[in-house]
Amino acid sequence: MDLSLTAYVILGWLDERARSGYDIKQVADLSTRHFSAISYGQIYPELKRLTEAGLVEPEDSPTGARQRTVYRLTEPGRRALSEWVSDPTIDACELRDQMLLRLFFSDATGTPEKLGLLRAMRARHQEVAASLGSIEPMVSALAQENGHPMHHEVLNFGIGLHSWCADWCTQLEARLTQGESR
Amino acid sequence: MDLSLTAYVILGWLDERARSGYDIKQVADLSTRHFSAISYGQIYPELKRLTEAGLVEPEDSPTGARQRTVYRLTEPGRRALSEWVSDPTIDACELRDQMLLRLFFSDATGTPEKLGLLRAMRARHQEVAASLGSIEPMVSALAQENGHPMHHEVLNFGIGLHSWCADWCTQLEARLTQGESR
DNA sequence: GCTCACATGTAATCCGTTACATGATTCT
DNA sequence: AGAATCATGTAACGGATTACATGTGAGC
Repeated sequence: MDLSLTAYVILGWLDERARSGYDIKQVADLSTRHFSAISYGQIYPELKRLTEAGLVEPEDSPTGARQRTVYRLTEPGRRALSEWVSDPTIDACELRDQMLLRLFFSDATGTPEKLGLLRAMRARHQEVAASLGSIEPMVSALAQENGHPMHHEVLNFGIGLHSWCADWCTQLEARLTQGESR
Repeated sequence: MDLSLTAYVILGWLDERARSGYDIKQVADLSTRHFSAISYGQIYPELKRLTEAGLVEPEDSPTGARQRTVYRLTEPGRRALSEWVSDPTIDACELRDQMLLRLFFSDATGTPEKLGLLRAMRARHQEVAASLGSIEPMVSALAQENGHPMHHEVLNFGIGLHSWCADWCTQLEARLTQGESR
């Protein structure tokens, strides 16, 4: 039984608590968007497959007459998740960033365009850091309560990473501005 | 005429000099692998499309009897590239990293597994930083020669980013080790 | 009554990798 | 002679996004 990456991500979210497909999308968009996006087009079919494989269990949980199905991990599901986490495979990582790519090739234009790009990049990284910072207190509290401290640690990783990126942009902006006036 | 991201990346590499499909793959694997991977299955069909669109021009450049076609930017190609670079659109970025994802969900296991993951992550980031560092002198020299200083700047971004990631891993390792012995 | 958030799903499409196929040249 | 590298391509597959389709409930 080999599962897709998406399958493990779903199992991971269900480890914390029973969730509907909608819930998974909400919480992922809020807290892991910056390193792992997920869409309904993957979630619902994958939940079906995981149910068939016996790794998750559906349970009806309607809100009034509004249909809602939450899923919880089964024992095999929990085992599959912890095996995936413990897997010592070293995978490459990739920072997918079209703006960084544009900056890389920006010698095809002039300094004003480079500066424009850099300022936009810096603003974006600052915004991501700020938006992650705004959920930090909540995640910190939740992480302690339900025994998932790593959610908090990795959130801080994201904040630190994007702050570092913003600083790098600031420094390069300064050097480009100096070079321009020289 | 709207081009794929891959198309622009190819135009970008051809801005520096005329290159074959093989050359593009080589240079991309060496210097932008950590933020933009590319495969032959994309390169060759895309070079064909770009030729049909008149953005690049093929030229036979055999090595003895071994066939080789290099491509160079046409004026419309250069224009398309600089328009893409100057595009003020702000795109989201995503750090695709399966190990970070595993770490995020690693509360499904114990501290030894977390530490194992962290050490592997740190080693990986250190290796990427070192491997980028080893080409830095060459890229620095090339960047000055052929007027592509941004290649060098973005390389330094990569080195700094992966060094920062390695440091973050070291710090979390220390805290987890402390917590373990407490 | 209208709009927004809740909630579930499918189909078309795109993007990208992997595997395969072929052949020449250079180095050991 | 054999292995590694240079060089070009295609086909199949899988993963992921987008657009679409449908309906409920809560608040204004």
